[in-house]
Amino acid sequence: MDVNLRQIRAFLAVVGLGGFTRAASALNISQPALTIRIRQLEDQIGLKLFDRNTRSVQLTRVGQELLPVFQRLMRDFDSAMADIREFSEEPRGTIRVAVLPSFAAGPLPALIADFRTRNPRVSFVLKDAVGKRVLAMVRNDEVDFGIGVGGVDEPDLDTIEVCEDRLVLVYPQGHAAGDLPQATVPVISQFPLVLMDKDTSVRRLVDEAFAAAGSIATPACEATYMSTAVSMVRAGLGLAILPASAIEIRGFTDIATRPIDDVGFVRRIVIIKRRGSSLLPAVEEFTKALLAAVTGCRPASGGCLDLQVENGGAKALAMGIQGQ
Amino acid sequence: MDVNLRQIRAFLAVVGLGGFTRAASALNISQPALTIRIRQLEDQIGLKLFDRNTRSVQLTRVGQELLPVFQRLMRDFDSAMADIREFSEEPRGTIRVAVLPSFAAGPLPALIADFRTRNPRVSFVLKDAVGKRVLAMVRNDEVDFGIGVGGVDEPDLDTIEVCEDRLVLVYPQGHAAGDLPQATVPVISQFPLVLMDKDTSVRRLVDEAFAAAGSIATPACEATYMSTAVSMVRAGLGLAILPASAIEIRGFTDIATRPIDDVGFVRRIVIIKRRGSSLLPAVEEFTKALLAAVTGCRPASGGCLDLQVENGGAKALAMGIQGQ
DNA sequence: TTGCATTTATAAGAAATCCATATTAATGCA
DNA sequence: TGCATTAATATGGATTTCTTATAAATGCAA
Repeated sequence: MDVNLRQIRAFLAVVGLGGFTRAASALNISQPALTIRIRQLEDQIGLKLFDRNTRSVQLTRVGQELLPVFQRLMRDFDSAMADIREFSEEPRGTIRVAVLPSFAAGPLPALIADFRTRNPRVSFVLKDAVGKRVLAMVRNDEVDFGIGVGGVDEPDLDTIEVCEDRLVLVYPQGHAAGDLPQATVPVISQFPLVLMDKDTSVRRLVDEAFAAAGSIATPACEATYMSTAVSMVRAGLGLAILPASAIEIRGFTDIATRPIDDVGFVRRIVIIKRRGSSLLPAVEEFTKALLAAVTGCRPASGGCLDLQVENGGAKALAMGIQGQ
Repeated sequence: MDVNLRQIRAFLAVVGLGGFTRAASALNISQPALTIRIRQLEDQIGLKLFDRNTRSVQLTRVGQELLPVFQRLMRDFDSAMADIREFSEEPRGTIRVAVLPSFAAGPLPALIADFRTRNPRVSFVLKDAVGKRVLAMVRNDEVDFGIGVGGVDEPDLDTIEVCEDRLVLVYPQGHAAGDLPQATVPVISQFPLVLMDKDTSVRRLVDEAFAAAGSIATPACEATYMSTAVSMVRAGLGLAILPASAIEIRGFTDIATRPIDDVGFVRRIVIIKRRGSSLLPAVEEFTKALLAAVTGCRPASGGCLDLQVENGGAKALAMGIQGQ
């Protein structure tokens, strides 16, 4: 038994309009085509649905009994299709993102809040993770995409540049580091340093930048969390090197930051996606919105995340900070 | 958006079997055909459902979200189709019948009981009605068919002979009528008669038979219900002329019956259906069963309803009587 | 009763769709 | 690097579906 939706639609049209000719024109087919469709349906189910002659078309008892069945079937089908259509037209679903803690605590909340006012049926699951964990979660399909540090070159992952995030020197207000004419690796190395844990992308970057400058980063203290590192700086244990975007260094009057005058003290923030993996439309929308929001502070325009220029992206960033 | 059931089935097959080739062979189509079907579906809904290359086929996030929707849709559809199939295979529904009171009180209950043991999902609505009311109810589609008296010749109604029902003379046990060599109209006319109401088919028949014999039926008493007529006979008010099948004349030891030896004192019981009107399969089944049950006492074999011969029909009749 | 108008059914050729075979391209694995 | 497997593509053919034209039936009106 191979009943078509078109056959069912034809049946309902004939019932609704009370005749083959009218129903056929409503369905935009010729009357003979409709006659055949109805006959096919009747043949398939082995039951006569209409008693018809040239003057009248009437449901049989069987037709009467089956009418509500077919009606419900078509209603269900059409509403399911409407749901599916909304899927592509109005983003919805759950977006799962793996994010570096600094980004998760920084600009992301404001971006999400903004996105959700425009797409209320989208929900988010944020997993903050350091360095390689972001990659792993993307690869294992635990998340739809990741926001991590650039420089990955895995064959199964695609990256999209988002922005740059400078590493800055964090020092106590009034510290000698603030008065130096230049903050370079050799100069910095002379102070005790509070560095991040070896597992973090920040530390990897610091190590690489020191190595590039012919030096080795030697920590006086190590911290896993940036807030801990900041506390150490405030306690006078040393100078920290942290992302300029890090929310943890804001809001304190007793510490200051300054850029580091060596190449390499910058990390590229990228969106990381599995190659050849289709995402929810909502995810596409969101990454688009994310990129648009940071337009003003993307590498091409020389900006980076800690810039507070006047544009949507920077505003979103500011909101994120306030929101925290 | 014109999504097919075949497309949905194809989608579910690919999901279930994890590959196009396997799914195609399960669907009894070629792999390229399946590829096209899936692409059609994706094009129709504007969403990619699988991430596929030559080595792996995996649901996209969208596919994962839509899978249960499609599953439910197919399940609903298939179960509806199974219901419809049962409609033709196992009779079900409500059969509405208009029946002469004598038939309704006589053989019908047993027939229905027997039919319902074999077709438990069929229910009955019995409307007992006299003479022309049966015709009217059939014509107005108040009932699926009627059981009435033959001789109707309406262009919009079909009749099927069921059996004959003799009219018999009902007289008190020991009454002189029992000793008559012949019970003919002239003889009967000499006794006071208890006749049925003018509206009944029995009375019409009696009037016609008397007229055919050159006489006029003159009632000493008239009754609307047969049980009343019987009571009148038992009270000695006269002789009644009633259908041999009438349940009201059975079970009494103080009355007796005998056939009337004139032509015309027989009514043909027929099934009456609207011409060109399709019935529930259950109705077709039931009328078939009805005709089969009365085979032994149909006009062709010279029998009639009051015969108690040894066959299914007669047994059903007997059951009907006991059942009352 | 006879034509008329309306409506469904049928016929046949045309259009569209769908499908199967053969082939290509891609990709993991040995 | 070659092999085996699998999905995508191309193409011609088969099937289905449709439209147009026509026939048949039926209620209605003259």
